[in-house]
Amino acid sequence: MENTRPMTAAGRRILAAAEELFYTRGITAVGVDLIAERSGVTKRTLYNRFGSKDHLVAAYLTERDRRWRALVLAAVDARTDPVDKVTAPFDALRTWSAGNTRGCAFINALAELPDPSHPAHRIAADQKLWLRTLFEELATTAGCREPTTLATRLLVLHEGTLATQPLPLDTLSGSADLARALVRSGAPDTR
Amino acid sequence: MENTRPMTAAGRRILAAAEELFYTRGITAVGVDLIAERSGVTKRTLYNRFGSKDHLVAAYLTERDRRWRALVLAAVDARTDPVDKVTAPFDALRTWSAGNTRGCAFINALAELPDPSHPAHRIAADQKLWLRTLFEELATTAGCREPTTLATRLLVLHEGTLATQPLPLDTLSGSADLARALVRSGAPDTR
DNA sequence: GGCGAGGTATACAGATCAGTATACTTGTGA
DNA sequence: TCACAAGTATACTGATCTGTATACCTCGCC
Repeated sequence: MENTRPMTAAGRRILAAAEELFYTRGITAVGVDLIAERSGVTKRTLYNRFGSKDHLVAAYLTERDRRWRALVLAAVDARTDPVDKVTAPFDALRTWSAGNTRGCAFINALAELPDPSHPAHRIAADQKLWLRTLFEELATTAGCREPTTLATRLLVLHEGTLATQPLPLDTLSGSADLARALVRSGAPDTR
Repeated sequence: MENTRPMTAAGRRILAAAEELFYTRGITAVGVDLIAERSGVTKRTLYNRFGSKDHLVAAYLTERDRRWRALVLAAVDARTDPVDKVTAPFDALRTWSAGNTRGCAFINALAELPDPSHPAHRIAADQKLWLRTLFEELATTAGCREPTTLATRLLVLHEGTLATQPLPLDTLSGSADLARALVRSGAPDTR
C-alpha cells in the first residue's frame, strides 16, 4: 500500500539486517536497537524509514516473499517440459534450502505473532495461496487430471518439506520424488 | 532426567497455564508473571517448581508430547485392519486439530528458540523421529513395500498438514486421502 | 511440640524493550 | 545561495522482562 515510497540506501541496509536477524534469531527475540547497530544506522533513521517494528516485520516478510517468488518462477522457466514445470518449485526448494535452514519464515512468523490482524498473517496466507494457484495453473497446462486436488497435495508436500527442514531428517529428495510421481500419475500421457 | 520429582497441585496448575499460554500466544511473548497469575500461584512458587523459564518451556513441550503420543497410540489401537493402522495418526490429527489451530507447537517452539542446545530442539526432534519410526513399524507390520520410504513420505504429509493449519486452507481431508492411497499402493494385497 | 516443606505476599534488582526528544551535520537540487 | 530531506549522535521515558530477597503462613508428620 504505502510501499511506493522510494527506498534509500540506509533503508536497504536496515531491511537486509532485519531479514538476516529476524530469520535466524526470531522476530520477538531481536530488538530494533540490534538491527540499527547491524545496519550501521541510528534508531532514529530506522523509525523514519519504517515507522514501527511491526511495519519493519511486514517489510521483511514482503521482501522475502518477493525474492522467493522470483526464484520459483525462474525454476519454472528453466524447465521446458510442461510436466517438469509442475514440480519446478521443488527444484527451487533445493536451492532455497541451501541458505535457509531455519524452516519457513512465514510459518515461523505466524508462530510468534498470534494476532490475526497483524499484516504478517495476510502476507503468509497470500504466499501459500499463490503457490497453490501456481501449482494448479501449471498442472492444468500440463493436462493433469484434477489439477485442484493435485495442487493442494503438492502444497502440503512442499510445506511439510520446509517444516521438517530444521530437524535432523533429510526429506527433500524423497518429497521431490513423490511430487513427480503424483504429477506423472495425473498427467495424460502416463496412464 | 530430573522429571522424577513428584508434581504438586500448584505445579500442575502452572504447567496447565503454561501449555495454554505458550501455545496460543507464543513462548517469548508470554512472561512468567502472567503464567503465575493465571495459575493462581506466586512467582516464587513457579521458580521453586521449575527453576527457570527455559525449564518450564521444556516441561511444557514434554507434557504436550506425552498427551499427543497417547492420542496417536489410541487412534492406532482403535483400528483393527493393519493397513488402516498405518494411517491412524491422520485420524488422530483430525481430533487434535479441533482444539489446536495454531499449528505444531514444536515447530513453533523451534522458530522462537534458535539455539540448538535448548532442550526444545531435542524434544521436537525426538517427537518427529518417533512418529517416523511408528509409521515405519506399522507399514512393516502391514506388509507394505519399502516401509522406510513410505514412512518418510507419511511424515512429510503429516507435518505439511499441521504447518498449513493456521492458514485459510483445508488440507486435512486431502492429506489423509493421499496417505491412504500411498499406503494402499504399497500394501501387498492391492497390487 | 516442633520442624520442615510448600506456599503466600510484596518488594526489588538489573537488564532490555519500543519508541521519542533535541540538537547537529551533510548532500543536493532549484 | 539556500532550503530541505536524510541521517547522525545521544539521551531519555515508561513499560516489561527474568530472577531474587525477605518475611510470613500453614499444614502434616516424627
